[in-house]
Amino acid sequence: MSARRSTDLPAAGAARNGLGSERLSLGVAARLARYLQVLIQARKMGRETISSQDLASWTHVNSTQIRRDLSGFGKFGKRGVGYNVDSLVSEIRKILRTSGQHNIALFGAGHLGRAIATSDIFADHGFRIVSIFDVSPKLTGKKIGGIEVRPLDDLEDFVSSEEVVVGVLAVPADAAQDVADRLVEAGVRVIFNYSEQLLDVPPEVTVHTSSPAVDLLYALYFYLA
Amino acid sequence: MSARRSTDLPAAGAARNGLGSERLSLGVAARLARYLQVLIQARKMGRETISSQDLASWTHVNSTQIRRDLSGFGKFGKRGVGYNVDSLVSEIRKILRTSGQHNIALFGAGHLGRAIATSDIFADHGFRIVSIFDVSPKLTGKKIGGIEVRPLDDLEDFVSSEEVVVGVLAVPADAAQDVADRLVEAGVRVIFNYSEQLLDVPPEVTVHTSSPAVDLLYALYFYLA
DNA sequence: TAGATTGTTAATCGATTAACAATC
DNA sequence: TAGATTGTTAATCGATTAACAATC
Repeated sequence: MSARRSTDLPAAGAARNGLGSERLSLGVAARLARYLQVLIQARKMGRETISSQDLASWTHVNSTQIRRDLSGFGKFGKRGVGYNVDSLVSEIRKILRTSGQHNIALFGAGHLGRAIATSDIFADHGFRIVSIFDVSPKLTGKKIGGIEVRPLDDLEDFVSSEEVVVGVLAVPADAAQDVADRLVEAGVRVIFNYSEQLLDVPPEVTVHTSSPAVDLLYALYFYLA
Repeated sequence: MSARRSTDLPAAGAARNGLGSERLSLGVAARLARYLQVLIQARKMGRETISSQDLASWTHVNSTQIRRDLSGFGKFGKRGVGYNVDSLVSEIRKILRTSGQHNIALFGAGHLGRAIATSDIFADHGFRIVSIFDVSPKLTGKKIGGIEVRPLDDLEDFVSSEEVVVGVLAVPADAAQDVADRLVEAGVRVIFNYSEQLLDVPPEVTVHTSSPAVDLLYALYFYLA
């Protein structure tokens, strides 16, 4: 799945994972995002440094692997002390290229949409919800969590004028494919799907389907087994 | 992380993954849960059979790996045809030991709690939400999605009398640790955390922290890179 | 039959981990 | 200094995949 270069890097000496050199593997990218989540919470709790052992206990990733993942990009830690929380946050953001702001459009102003709009979980990670779209004319012009609700018809104009890179679907399953089609048509390439609907999209579009029940099945297996 | 037996199975002949023989690896369990999600949706859409290639395109898991994952437990497919959707659903449920009903207690009746209570995403996978707990006395006795709201004080009695195996936290971050402590004390061993709070629990308790923004960071990397 | 798709092998590649010297 | 923790090596283990015979 990961496209590898045909010319291998020298076996020794050169950084294996220097920024810009190669695309991160799926596993590394997922783990870095996970570390970031913990670091941001740790910072909120007033922690200034954190050891790979601490990170391991929160993320359930082996501490050696954490050090290995990080050391591929630089020497971020201090021996005998650990990692500075603030600087590690910004280093990982650089690696994941999510230092900047990214604009999100949210679809659906039901309970789930409202929960997302009023949470700061996206804001904490540099995502800005720039608009909520809903089919109900009653909601048009209202604000939810400080964000204006617009009619679905404004989708195309809004996406291009506001540089929306991600569409988040919190609509009923039977409306999801239609919104997805319009987002793809409008040029959005990353869709976050909170509905159960399996979305049919062209290969260049990334769909992430959120599946709490699936995660739960999986967690429960290790409890029952 | 996975505990391996010291006595290895014979190299050839015997089923490598027979039911009850060994615990599934983390990866296999996660993928099986993923296949199940797609199969259940496919069934809703009226599909009767599905090929490993179809499953691959929905799950982004290599089709060879899907066949390999499944064939470790039996010969579920028909060459030239594919897998029967219905029977594959029940086979995977058997493997994941989630054929039965499992009782869930939901905490928090805000927007997120209501979204969860009124969705059928948990019900589709054999989870039954038996109660919603909320601090607000105004909500006590009301019903949301057909489920009764109870005061937090009823937690301990309810969890033991109703055999609750999973606690789902849709409460504000500053209330999450307290609810988690009480759940652990009451004997619940699987906690699903929708708050941002990092939960401190004993090692025998499994916490799954849902992190939409983290998943998004990760999806976005592959778009930006 | 001809086409499709499974089940399985064999080879490769990457992830994981224990261990420890370096050093804060 | 003594204790702690990083960065890195070297070895192992498991995941992944291409390929294809079996067979529906």
